[in-house]
Amino acid sequence: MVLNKTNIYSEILHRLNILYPEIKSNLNFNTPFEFYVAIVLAAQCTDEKVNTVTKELFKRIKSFEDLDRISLEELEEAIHSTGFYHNKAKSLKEGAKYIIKHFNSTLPNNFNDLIKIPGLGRKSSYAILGYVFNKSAIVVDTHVKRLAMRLALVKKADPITVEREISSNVEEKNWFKFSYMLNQHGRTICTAKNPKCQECILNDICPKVGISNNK
DNA sequence: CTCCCGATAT
DNA sequence: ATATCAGGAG
Repeated sequence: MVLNKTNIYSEILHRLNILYPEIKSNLNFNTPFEFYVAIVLAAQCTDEKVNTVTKELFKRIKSFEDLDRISLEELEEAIHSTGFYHNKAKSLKEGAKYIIKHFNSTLPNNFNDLIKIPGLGRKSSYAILGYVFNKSAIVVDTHVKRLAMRLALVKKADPITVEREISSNVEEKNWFKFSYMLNQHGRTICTAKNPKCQECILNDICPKVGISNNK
């Protein structure tokens, strides 16, 4: 099937909506604080692994003040299995300090403030906006980036390019849903390695069917 | 562009 | 044993 630019976005939106009708984070959390911790740990780590770590961690730390108080060593040990634990522990403690000092111990609900917090980049900031505050956000992680490339929505594998392309071709009310669905599809069907093109609902409109194994 | 790091699949 | 996965900072 050959589609013009507007139609490929609308086809993706409609077809993936059948598979992923509900937006539900793969990270377990009950409060904005918990999501903040989880999203920092989720950098370069699977959500499943993060969940096993936070299950125990959230019994011990329940606020930015708790995070500020816990010793670096204790925190590093608790999050060790998520990888990059020196960086993440440092980010969490510096981030907590920053939020206490500049945002009255409350996670901000706008991008410009979130991105200033140490340890939060674009992906994490937008994830907080979408999952915690139900605001419009385009969360470009490695899955979304990969699918945008395979579906030829972008020529450059750069997150900001992907954000721009989605924002100018999808209605704002669907931004978060669109990036969410690409993410879910990337985890399950359009995987980095050995994508399941045969069972893919988009295989007739995907330029990379059958020839993709990475990139 | 390099560094940071463990877990899992092969 | 080794390749692959998964973001942010400097």
